[in-house]
Amino acid sequence: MEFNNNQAIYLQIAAYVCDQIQLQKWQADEKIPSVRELAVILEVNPNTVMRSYDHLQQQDIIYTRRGMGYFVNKDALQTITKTRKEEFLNEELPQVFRKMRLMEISGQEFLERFEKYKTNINLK
Amino acid sequence: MEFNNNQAIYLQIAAYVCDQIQLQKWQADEKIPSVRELAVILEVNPNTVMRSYDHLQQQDIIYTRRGMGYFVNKDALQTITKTRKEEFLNEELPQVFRKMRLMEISGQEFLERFEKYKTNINLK
Amino acid sequence: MEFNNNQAIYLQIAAYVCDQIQLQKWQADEKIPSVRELAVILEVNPNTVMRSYDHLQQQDIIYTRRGMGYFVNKDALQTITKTRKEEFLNEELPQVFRKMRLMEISGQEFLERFEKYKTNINLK
Amino acid sequence: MEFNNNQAIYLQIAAYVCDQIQLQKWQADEKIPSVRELAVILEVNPNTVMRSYDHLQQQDIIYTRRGMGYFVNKDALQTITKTRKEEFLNEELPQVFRKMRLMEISGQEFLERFEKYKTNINLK
DNA sequence: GTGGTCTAGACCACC
DNA sequence: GTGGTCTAGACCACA
Repeated sequence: MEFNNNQAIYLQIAAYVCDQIQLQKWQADEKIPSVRELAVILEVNPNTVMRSYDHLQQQDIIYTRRGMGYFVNKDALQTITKTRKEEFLNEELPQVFRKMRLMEISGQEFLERFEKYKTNINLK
Repeated sequence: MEFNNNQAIYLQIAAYVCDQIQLQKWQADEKIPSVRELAVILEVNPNTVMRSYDHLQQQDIIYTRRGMGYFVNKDALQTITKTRKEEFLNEELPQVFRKMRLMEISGQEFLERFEKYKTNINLK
Repeated sequence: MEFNNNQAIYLQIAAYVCDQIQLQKWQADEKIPSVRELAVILEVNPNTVMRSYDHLQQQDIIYTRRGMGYFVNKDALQTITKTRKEEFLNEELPQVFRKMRLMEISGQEFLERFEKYKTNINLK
Repeated sequence: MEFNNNQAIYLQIAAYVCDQIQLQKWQADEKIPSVRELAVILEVNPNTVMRSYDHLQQQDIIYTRRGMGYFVNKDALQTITKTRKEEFLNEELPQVFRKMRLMEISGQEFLERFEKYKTNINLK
C-alpha cells in the first residue's frame, strides 16, 4: 500500500480497514487480520497498526477478544457509513463546490468525469 | 483570519495569498503586504508569515526586492490557476468520486446540492 | 565546524551534507544524522539544521520518513554532481576567466598554481 | 545592468566602477558619473549609488570635490589591481582548485574553456 | 526517539 | 522601513 504523506499513516490504515468493512469484504463479527499480519502486508511497524486498531476500537468499529484477535463490530458498517456520509456532505462537498466555482468547472463537466471514472473502475 | 488546525498555518497563509492573486485583488508586479504587516493583521508571528512567503517564492509565485518587499510574479495567476486545477482534477476529484460510489451518492444528487450551494452563495 | 560569515549557516550545513554524499560517506537510502544530533555536533540551533534539511528535501537530495529520520535520496549523488558541475562551469568559471584577463593571469600561470595545489593536498 | 541577488547591490555597483577604472575607461583624476546620473543609468535608488561611492571613497579609490562630483583617485588603478589580485589568488583560486578536483575537471579542460572564452570575448 | 510547527525576541544588511 | 537569519524554548504528532 502506498501512503500519502499528508495524513498520518495510522489514520490511512484505519481508513483502509473501514473501506474493507464498507465494501463488506470484512463482515460483522468476522476476524480481521492480526496486528502482525497486517504490519507485514502493509510493510509498516506493528506499533503503527496497533495504533490504528486502538483508534478503531475507540470508535466502536472493531473489538478485541483476548488471545483471539480483533473483530468487526456488529454495527460497524452503519457507524462508518453514517459518519463518513455526514462528514462528506457537510465538510468535503462545500469545499469541492467552492473550488469548482473558482476554477470554473461546470456541473456538466463534473458529471462527464464521473461517468468516465465509473466505467474505468468497472473495467479493472 | 481563522486557522484550521489540520493544516500548518504557514500553508494556510500561502493559500490565502494565492486566493488574493487568483481573485485578482493582488495583481502582477504589485507589492503585497510586508512580512511584519501581514503578521500583525493575521495575528501571527512574523517568522510564520516569512515562511509562507519563502514557500511562495520557491514556487515562483512571488519575488522579493531587497529592502522593498515582496511582489506578485508576472505569471503568478497562470501558475496558480494551472497547478490548482491540475491538483484538483487529478488528486481530489478521484477521491470524491470514490467516496460518492462508496456512499451511493448519485451524480444527480451531487448536481442538486451544487445548484443549492450556488444560489446560497449568490444570496450572500 | 567553522562557519563562514558571508553565507547563511543553513546553506553551509546543506553544502556540508552534499559534500558527505558526494564523497560517498553517506550513501543512497542511508539515514543521515537526526536534526537534533547534527545540531549538537555542529553547535547550532536545531531549527537551523532543520532548515538545511528542508532545503535539501526540496531539491530531492534527501527525504524524510515520519518519526524515523532523514535519508539520502537514491539519485542524490547524481543530482548533486550534476547541478554542482553545471553551476561551476556556467556561473563560476566565466567569472574566473574574466578576472584572469583583467589581472593578466595566463593559463600557464593558472596551471602551475593548480599543480602546486595538488601536490600540497596530497602531502597532507 | 543586471544584478546578482547573492551580493548587495551597492557592492556590485562598486565593483562595476572598479571595472571601469581597471579597464582604464575612467582614468586618474577624471570625473565619474554623478550619483544621480548613475542611478538613472543603472535603474537604482540614488541612495544605493551614494552608498557605493561612499564605500569607494573609504578605500581611497575615488574622491569628491564639493559641488563638482566624484573623481578617480591617482593611484586607484594600482590599488584596485593589487587588492583584487591578492584576493583572487589567495581566496578564490584555492576554492576553484578544490572544486575542480571534486568534479574531476583537468587543467587541460580548464585551458580549453579559457581559450574558448577569450575568442568569444574578442568577437563581441 | 524522530520530524515539524510556532512563538518570542534579537541582530544584521539593505533601500 | 524592508527582508533574512539565528537562537531559545515550547508543544505536538508519529514510530
